[in-house]
Amino acid sequence: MLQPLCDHIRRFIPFDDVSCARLAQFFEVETYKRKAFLLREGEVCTAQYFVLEGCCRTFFTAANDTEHTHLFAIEGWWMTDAQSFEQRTPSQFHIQAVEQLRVAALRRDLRDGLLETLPQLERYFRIINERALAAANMRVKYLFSLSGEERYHNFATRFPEFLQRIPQYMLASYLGFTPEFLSKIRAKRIS
Amino acid sequence: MLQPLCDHIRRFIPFDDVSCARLAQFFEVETYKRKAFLLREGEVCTAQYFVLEGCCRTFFTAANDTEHTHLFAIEGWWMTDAQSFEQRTPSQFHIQAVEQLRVAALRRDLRDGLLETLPQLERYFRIINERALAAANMRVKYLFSLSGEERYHNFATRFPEFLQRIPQYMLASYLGFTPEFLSKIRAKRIS
DNA sequence: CGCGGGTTTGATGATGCTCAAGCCCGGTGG
DNA sequence: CCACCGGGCTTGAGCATCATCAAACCCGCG
Repeated sequence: MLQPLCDHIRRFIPFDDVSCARLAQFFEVETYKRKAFLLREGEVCTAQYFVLEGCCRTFFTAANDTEHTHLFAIEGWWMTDAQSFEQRTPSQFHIQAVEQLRVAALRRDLRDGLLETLPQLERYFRIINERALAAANMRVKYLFSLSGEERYHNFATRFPEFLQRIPQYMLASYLGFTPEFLSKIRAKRIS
Repeated sequence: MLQPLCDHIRRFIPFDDVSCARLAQFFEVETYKRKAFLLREGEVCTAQYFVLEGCCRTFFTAANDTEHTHLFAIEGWWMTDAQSFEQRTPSQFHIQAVEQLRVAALRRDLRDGLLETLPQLERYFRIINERALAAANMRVKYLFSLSGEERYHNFATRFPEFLQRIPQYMLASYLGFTPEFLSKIRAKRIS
């Protein structure tokens, strides 16, 4: 059940089968339906999730009730609100299933125990965080240096598989413009 | 010399004086003049820096030779290009001293040795990365949900001390608009 | 004193938003 | 099995925000 997670860990640190078996005690597999919420803005984020199957996103709602998607996660990605999870403060974001979703959930109150049991995971999570940080940096870089239209084409070529899986209004809210504008970009290309 | 760094570490993990002394072997204190570069775009980032005194920034240049400041670091903050540092790939960013700068530099080729010598630092760096990630998340959130003018006032109230230390063209390039526009925002307030 | 980097000011214009209407299509209930 | 409903996508007109360009200004420094 947690094989994909152990495989993922092995991409970054040595991790034997015994450790892998111990790992299982700390995780619960959960499933969510399309559009279900794993977390709502204002709640404390009590778990971090490793996506086994499906797709989810974090987003928040600003003025005018406009949604802003913060990031997406598919199979093999971690998803959480790091700040809320670590510091047990109210979250700034919603976490929502985009598709039918299966995740391995690590509860906050089990996390420290896990790191004591398997201290080599400190390094794993450090590396995961570094990569998430690098991704966030690239996101800011693209937001600054590319126009809306360029961001769309950049995304479309780097993640073609996402174009199928994500509704356009979510993609627009991720790229930082309105669904109407996305629609107009697409119209240009086709004609 | 490295006292501020040890103090910083103690804010997150237990860290005795012996460890603190050992730490010193792995760091070099370096100084840079205003506008000097710690790293240039395209080079591999061979160190991560803990700021002891002064201020520095990361930035990149996009089309039209316009600069985009990615983030600032002052006393007590870490600065590096995480992606380049970890994976030894060419950096996407410049790192530059904004003011006269003194840093404690940890070289990439000493880093793994440091973590073996003082493995409790794995946790420290994990936490540091988590906080950097949370900051990056908030940055994206503000970019999305606030207008240019709102971002300026938000920044000015949260970091008033920065307004003194940073030239306005750098602040504009951090907030995501032009120096001319920043000037116009300020003109509004004063009149 | 003059130079030059940084800031200000104004005119013009592009990018992308708002609002409103219509369309497409899958799902649900009669 | 069809009608209807509603969510999501499209299209267009008008408009706000902010960029671009150009000129003038300010002021610290050589």
